[in-house]
Amino acid sequence: MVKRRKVGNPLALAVLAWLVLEPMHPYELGRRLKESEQDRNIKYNRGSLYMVVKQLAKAGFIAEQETVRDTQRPERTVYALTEEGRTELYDWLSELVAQPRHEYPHFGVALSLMVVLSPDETVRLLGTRLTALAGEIDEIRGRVDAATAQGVEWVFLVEERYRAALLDAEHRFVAELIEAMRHPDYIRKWQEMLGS
Amino acid sequence: MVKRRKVGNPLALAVLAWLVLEPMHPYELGRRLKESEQDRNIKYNRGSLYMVVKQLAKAGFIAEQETVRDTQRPERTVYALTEEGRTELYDWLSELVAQPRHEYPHFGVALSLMVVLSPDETVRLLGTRLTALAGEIDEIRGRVDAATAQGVEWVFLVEERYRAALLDAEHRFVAELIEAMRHPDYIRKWQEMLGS
DNA sequence: GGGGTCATGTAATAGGTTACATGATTCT
DNA sequence: AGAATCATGTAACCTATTACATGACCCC
Repeated sequence: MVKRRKVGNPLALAVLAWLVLEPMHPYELGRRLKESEQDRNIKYNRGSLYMVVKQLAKAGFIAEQETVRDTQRPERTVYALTEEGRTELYDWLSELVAQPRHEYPHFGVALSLMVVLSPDETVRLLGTRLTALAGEIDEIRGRVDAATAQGVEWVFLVEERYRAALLDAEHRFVAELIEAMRHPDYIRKWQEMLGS
Repeated sequence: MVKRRKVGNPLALAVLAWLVLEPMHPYELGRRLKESEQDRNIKYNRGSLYMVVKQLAKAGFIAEQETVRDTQRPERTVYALTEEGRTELYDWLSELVAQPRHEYPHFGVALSLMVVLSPDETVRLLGTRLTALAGEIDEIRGRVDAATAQGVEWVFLVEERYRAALLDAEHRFVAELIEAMRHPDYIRKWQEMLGS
């Protein structure tokens, strides 16, 4: 049910979204992405940005509007959103909001292969993860509080709160996991498996 | 602090992990990946597999052991884990367990751009996500229960439980978000923002 | 014995990241 | 005036995915 997009990179969605406001040149797009810290949710690097912009132009979602050279800096090509682009933006964003997608979190990989490590080693490693997780959660909370104090509306912080919610859940999960693996039953089972 | 690996694709880690058991040819690796349903946690397709195997061989983590043709099927090249490969496996897997990595979940992208949608539309979309999430959670629970009934050890189900934990947290988050956006304050603020 | 599908792999293409290049401004 | 850093983009290089190819086995 997930539509195959002509341009699939999330960075492209951000480009469309920013161009709703006004036409811009790629560098400016990049600047705003970083300034608004959206690069925390969307993988950003300049190379990909220019690539994505080219793809969007080819797909007809944005169009070259003019090429200016106001100061003596390199020429900058200003792009504007097309009607198709606007449609694509709403369609894509709606899908992303409405339909959960299968994710491949790094820790999932780790968990699925964890059996190759010994139980006590695993417990040790999970311990350091646990404290790291606590640290990240704190950091996000701090970031959100600071922004709120600055008067930033909560809509602009909602993804950070989402992140915190996920990390929180993971923290609880890891804590429980550690408990379970400390139990002698687990160790015994593990040894039996190796024996067979 | 996250080490830059010679081969970074998680699929490669799975290959190393399976080769700990015994030497195998790529097709067999693929078969086991699917059979053990690890392709739910690790993106798998045959093309990538052969690529990754080549990369691992070049990096010296696995070595071509023999080329057999037992039945009249195409030749199969059997690979074995090298000492360096074993080291890399433990090192990499340990890192993955101990250190949380920054993730870019699809929904995070959606949330960070959500402002471009109208509040009531957003609430509607979030509603359908909510039910979809509930469905997925059920499906996973079912899957875990069925496997447990079959006598599968819980270590082999731990990633599914992780997945469920995350989805659960997201479910709660979305439910709260819907509540918040239904509140007239939010709508007013949103309209003010557009006005400015 | 002809039609599916299993087993196995390669090649073509598209997608993304890193590295490089270059003039402008700003700082000391 | 030289060093650092900003602004801007292109090109080279990897990585990953899709499409193609081909013989064997299995079913009716």
